[in-house]
Amino acid sequence: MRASQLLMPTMKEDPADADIASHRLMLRAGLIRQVASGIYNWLPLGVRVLHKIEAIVREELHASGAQEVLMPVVQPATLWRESGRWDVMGPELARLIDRHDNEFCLSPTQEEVITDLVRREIQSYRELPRNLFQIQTKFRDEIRPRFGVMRSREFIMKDGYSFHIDQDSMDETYRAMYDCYSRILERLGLEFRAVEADSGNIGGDNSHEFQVLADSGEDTIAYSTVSDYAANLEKATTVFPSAPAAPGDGALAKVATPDARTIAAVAELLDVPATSCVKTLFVEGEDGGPIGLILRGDHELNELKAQKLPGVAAPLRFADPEDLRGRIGAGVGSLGPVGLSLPMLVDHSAAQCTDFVCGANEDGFHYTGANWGRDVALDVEAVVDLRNVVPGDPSPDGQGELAFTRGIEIGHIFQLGKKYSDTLGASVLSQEGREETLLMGCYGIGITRMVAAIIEQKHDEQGICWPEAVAPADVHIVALNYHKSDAVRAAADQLYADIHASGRTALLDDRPERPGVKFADADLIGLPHRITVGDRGLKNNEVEYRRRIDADNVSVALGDVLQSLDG
RNA sequence: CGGGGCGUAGCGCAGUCUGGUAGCGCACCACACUGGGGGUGUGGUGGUCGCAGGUUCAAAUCCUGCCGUCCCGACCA
Repeated sequence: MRASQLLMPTMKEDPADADIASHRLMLRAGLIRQVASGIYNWLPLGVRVLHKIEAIVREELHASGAQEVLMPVVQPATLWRESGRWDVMGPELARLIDRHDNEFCLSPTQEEVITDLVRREIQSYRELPRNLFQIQTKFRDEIRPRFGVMRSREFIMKDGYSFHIDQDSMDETYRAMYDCYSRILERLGLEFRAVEADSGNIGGDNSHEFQVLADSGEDTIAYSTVSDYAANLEKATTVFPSAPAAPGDGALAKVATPDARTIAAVAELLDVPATSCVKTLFVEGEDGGPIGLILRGDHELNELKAQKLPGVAAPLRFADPEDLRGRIGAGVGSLGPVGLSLPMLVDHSAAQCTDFVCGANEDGFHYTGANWGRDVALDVEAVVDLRNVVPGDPSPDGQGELAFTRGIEIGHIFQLGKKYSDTLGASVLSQEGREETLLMGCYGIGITRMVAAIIEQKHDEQGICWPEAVAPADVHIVALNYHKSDAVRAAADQLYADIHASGRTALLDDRPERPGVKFADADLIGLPHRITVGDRGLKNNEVEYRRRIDADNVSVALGDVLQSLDG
């Protein structure tokens, strides 16, 4: 690539709309340009990165026994109606109508189409398992696209689907995909964790996310400092005490707490730690009435855990404060379990509290010295896991403590069970001649998001620092005064040819720009190797070499510089 | 969808409160100088001020409506 010929519109200034490093650098380095909210053009340098990532993904998937297919972006509503998702998906599913008034959607994912394909083409257990994937454009009309291509509406995803006659086969492929994803991320040179995850609304049980570690990540990951336990915060658990604590010997007393409606305010007023307080939240129950969720004062409700509990409405909705006042006679901020006649669920940690502080169900009053059993009846079955874990909680496998880090979800693998094969009727004849519904797995990698995730992890003040595996080219030849100096032009052109002959790719900056501009762009674009060719060095038959991640140039004889690339 | 910004040249912004010739820096074009970390000078190109209505002698500026876009919360690769 010659910079003079390349559509490579670098920017000196930060675009006003880009907040996170990857978005900013992708715009500045000329990788992408925005077309509409969450919709982007990919320019030549960006496309080269995409292709490199795709090549690695393909290679590893093929090596793991998956086969590539290509399915349509535009899909008929009939299939989506059959699975039931036409009505479930809501406005995130972009819909359109053809000239014959038939309804279609832009595919956000492909379970329907792949299951349809398999139910038509696979009739026998002998043809199983099958593991099929594609790399293709998806469209999800996100409520709020953000962070450039990190959360865009149109994006490229590698999505794979596997089909099995039994759970053993499912487990085997799931494991193979787990290992495959790990290898892909290792080859990309990324720091990552595979974490236990909630399977969201796609359904199914067993599920792992592959999280690229980055402070700007949208997800919080809890991991054991000792073992390899790691889970998304929304899923992470800890070790639970086996039984509620024995009551303390404090006396139950009602105290005035005017204007103290938050745990922090109550704790300060009464001069007790938040860990000695209990907070009571009310959400809508399955029967329409409110249900109390009781947590230790310093803990956060985990909404995902809560909405999966029996008796709690999903999705989680907080109860109407006015309705609560009507039922209890007090407002939010003064509510508590003592004397409460509504159903409640108590978090394990809250159940361990003794002589605790809680709302008195009377505006402006709290109880102190409250105890489970003595002051509030506590059914063992009502003690559940309701909260987000916190750093320092014991790891649920009993090894070490939990610590937190942030991550970007770059891949997700699920076991879907029979959710789609059932509704769409994908089955085969088993060895015994019985009709068996297929088990299904699904596996995704966000290809376009991967580009952003890599940059989040690999950049500095000056620009991107591409890992070799995905860099848009290997070597940046900064040819100083190329347009004027015959010596520079000859040496740079020769170097360019030699690099390509050796199997690497180079970007030759042959533009009639000043040195400062070229150096700044080289840092910004971030190719792993840089060779500076200038008259000054050429006098001694030398050029300068610098790795992008190193601080300083070293002078190298022109004839030896190619060997530096291997070092 | 709720809350908060922003929309003036390719990019970054001023001008809007207080209506009166549409500006600055960078980029771009030409020429000259310069030539190892975004250089200097001279001269230029480029804008229906997001769109539509309204008020006014006069609207980037005031009013109404709409659109776009970004950020914060619920969804997800």
